[in-house]
Amino acid sequence: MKRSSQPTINDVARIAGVSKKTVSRVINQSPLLNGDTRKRVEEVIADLGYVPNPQARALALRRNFLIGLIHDNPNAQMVLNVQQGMLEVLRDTEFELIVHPVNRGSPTMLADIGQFLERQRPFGVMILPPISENDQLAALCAEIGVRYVRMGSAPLDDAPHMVASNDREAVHGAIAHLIESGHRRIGLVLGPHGFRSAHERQKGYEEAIERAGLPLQRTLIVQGDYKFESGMRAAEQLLDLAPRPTAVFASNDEMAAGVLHVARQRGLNVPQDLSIIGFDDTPIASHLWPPLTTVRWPIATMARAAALKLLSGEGGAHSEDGEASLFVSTLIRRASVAPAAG
Amino acid sequence: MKRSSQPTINDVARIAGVSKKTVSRVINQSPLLNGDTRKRVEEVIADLGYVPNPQARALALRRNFLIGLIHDNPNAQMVLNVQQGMLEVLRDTEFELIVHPVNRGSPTMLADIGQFLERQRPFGVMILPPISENDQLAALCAEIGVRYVRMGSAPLDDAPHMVASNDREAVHGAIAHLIESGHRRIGLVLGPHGFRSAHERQKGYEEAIERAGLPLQRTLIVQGDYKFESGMRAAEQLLDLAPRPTAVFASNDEMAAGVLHVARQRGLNVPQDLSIIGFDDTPIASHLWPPLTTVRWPIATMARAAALKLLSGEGGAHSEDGEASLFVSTLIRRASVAPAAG
DNA sequence: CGACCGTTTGATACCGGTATCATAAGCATA
DNA sequence: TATGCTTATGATACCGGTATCAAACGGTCG
Repeated sequence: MKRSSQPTINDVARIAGVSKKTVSRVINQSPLLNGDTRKRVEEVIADLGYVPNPQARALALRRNFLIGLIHDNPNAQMVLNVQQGMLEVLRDTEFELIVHPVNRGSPTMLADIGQFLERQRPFGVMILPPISENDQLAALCAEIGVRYVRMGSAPLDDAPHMVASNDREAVHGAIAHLIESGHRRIGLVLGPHGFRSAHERQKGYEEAIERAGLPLQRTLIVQGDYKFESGMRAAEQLLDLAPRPTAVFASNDEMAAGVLHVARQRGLNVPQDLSIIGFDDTPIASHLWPPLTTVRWPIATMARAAALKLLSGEGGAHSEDGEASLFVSTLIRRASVAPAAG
Repeated sequence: MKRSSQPTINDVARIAGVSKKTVSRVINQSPLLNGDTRKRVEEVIADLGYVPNPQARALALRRNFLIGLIHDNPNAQMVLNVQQGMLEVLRDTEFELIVHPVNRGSPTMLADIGQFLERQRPFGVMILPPISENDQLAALCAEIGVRYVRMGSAPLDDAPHMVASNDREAVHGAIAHLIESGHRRIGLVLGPHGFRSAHERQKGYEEAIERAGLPLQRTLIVQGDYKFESGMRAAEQLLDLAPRPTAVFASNDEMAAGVLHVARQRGLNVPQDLSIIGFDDTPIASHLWPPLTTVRWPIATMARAAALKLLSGEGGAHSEDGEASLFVSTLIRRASVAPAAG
């Protein structure tokens, strides 16, 4: 049975014998309404199965109820966790989430996003790393007048709009854990150049090494790009060194999986011959053999916080005040770390 | 510099010295327009940076330009691939994608979705497995009058609205591959009860076994639920059998990873002692050691097809005609299969 | 020259809500 | 009874687009 067309506020008004405005008052829970009238209108609404038209509402109110999610993120799990976290917050509101992935590296990327923002004029947008590090994008949001929140690995220079984790400290802790276990030659697989998260993780490594009084050896630090294959290439380079590192920290789980992969190929036992730590705590980390010690950052929690920040009006397009929300990542100890041999 | 408010069609009309309707004609590329007028209006539009308000448009046209994506899917990679595929199609249109994950098992799930559909009245929705198998949901879409497309493992009984893969044949092929490699005792880890995909994959297994003239042994078939841990439990059961199966087909990669995990724990070599095949070709499949032989189904392609089907008006809410779009899954041979020993 | 025709444009109503402001009703007070 | 105040409701305009239909215009033809 198809209802040929939805009832409108006019139908409700006519049937209930009141004006549109009164119905509007009922919908919006205006306090200055006679109880009887309200009840009568509510009955008619329930009767007809009336649902207000969000487009009309948006037009009249000169604002809409869309929250955008902009990302160029290759990590599916992370994107989905973010969506989940945001939707938990949006669920009981009238807001809807509209996703807008973009092509990293496309020369028209900013223009594309600009078009999206101009067209939809979303109430606010959430921007995921790595594109959240792009200051031009933030400027664009401000210019167009769309409130925004950036998720990242550090507060950048835009604290009012940041929801950030403390990658640096977390990595510091992870490396310290390796050092406590007796490791002295610890390889580092970097994230891609130009990524703040990669930078933060590197700093965490360097701080931990220095604080322990160990030498910072360039040969132990290898470039990667957050992808599995780059983890493999990095591992080949690291495991060719003599003496070999006894542990490797990879800047994300995927690369850590690549390192593990190569270690396997070479007949090394993990963790006896080589300890490995990753970052992100994606599902792959717990599914690998051995299960991967890694750093978990509270993505869903951060996403919820970001959504709340957007809705609460903090992080308005131009606000200069407000603090970054900071979240703590924690080391998840599994079976890929053992005391250093010898 | 924030533009305090966006120019409207009235501003354009006033400045260009024409009526609203003429501007509207320019926007909608109406053919019956004088070239000069068009040019003049276009200049003003460019000048002001005018962008039509989608809400007002939606209201006037009594339709909107939203495509919903409904899913209760735990597989992040798959959801993201679908989003990507759909957005490729939507990119050059005026449609926007709005995602609506739901909680599988929540008793209010259908009501939630109904509310979503009533409120937003999206132009169309795409429904992912496993919830795409829910006929009540399809009926709900039809009742509300929202066109829909269901993605699934078989055409179900709703061909006009289906975009389906051929899981049964694909699994048949995978098992045949094992049999050709000399395997005779092949374990099967089922997907969760009540899932069409699980059913189809089981049928594919059974057909292949029977066609090869092998006996169908109940003990070789173990229940799973598509999660890693259930793969582990299933593997424990299977590897306790005497004689042990020499190969296992798991109904998805995650469970295959669980099987591999347990095989490792027991000191079995994969693939020498045990061959394993998964299903889905998620990234984990290629990252495991050894890389997993698995079945790849063309998710992004299917998603594109589904989006086109929605936009093209096929699969209207009540259409009885139209064919299911069928897509071929293929076996990706990696290193987790070896000839049966002995 | 006037009737007729096709092309181009505009006046106005309308989509389904909300905001403004006026008005009606109820009641206390003078 | 008249006055003023509060509370409940409605008439109307408006948000920014599109649709309908009429009108203006220029040219052709009898």
